[in-house]
Amino acid sequence: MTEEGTRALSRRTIPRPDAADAELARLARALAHPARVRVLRLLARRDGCIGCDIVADLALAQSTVSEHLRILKAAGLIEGEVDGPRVCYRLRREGLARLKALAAAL
Amino acid sequence: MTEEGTRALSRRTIPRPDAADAELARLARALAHPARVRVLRLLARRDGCIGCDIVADLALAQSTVSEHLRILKAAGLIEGEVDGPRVCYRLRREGLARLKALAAAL
DNA sequence: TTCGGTCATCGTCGAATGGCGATATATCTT
DNA sequence: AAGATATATCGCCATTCGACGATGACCGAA
Repeated sequence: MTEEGTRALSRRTIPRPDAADAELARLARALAHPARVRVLRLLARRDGCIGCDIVADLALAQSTVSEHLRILKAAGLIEGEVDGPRVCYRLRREGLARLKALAAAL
Repeated sequence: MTEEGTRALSRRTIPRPDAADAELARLARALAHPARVRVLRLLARRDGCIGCDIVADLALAQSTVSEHLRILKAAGLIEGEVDGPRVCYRLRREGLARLKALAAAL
């Protein structure tokens, strides 16, 4: 990837402007679907939620929900802990905080 | 705003949850491209900016930039005032505030 | 009026998104 | 072992996105 890890001072406060733009755009893209926003809200209420319960909440096919969860996970907004045959999804507060910080800095 | 006290959140501050999800998703979608984030930042620095200057800043074709501006305008995040043969684009603080509020409420 | 500059729109293209059912994989239960 | 449950992945399809050049529309200046 990038060589940007060497400067500890520019850790996550102010990278290059282009990098911040790309990061905010990437996080915003993860939010850019009502189903995914709803998942985040759901996980915010009951912290920790099994996948099949999310499928039940959204009125979408299981495969579709799985794809939305994959996108949220790839964006670092949620995480999934395997628990037997199921997966317990939780919010990643850091990722969400990062998103809020970038949005608030606009 | 309302004077209903801190508990009366289910009345007017939150419309329907689905509506808020859709609204946040719609605004996030407008942010979901680095060029559009960059435009917002540009307009935040120098409030009021001619279209051709935005074209010069982004390294994109004029038609592409125009499309990005159209998306931002449709989302209510910017506005354009016609000034002779050019258009002066500005941030819409209300729209931006709405986005920040919805994101912060996550 | 004609010219130059600014911006929006149109048509087109390739790539990505969002949806689904079907299938594969993994785990628990019996 | 067999069945049930939960999740991820695959293939497919329709739609949208992002980019561009070309064209059209508009205004101010020459």
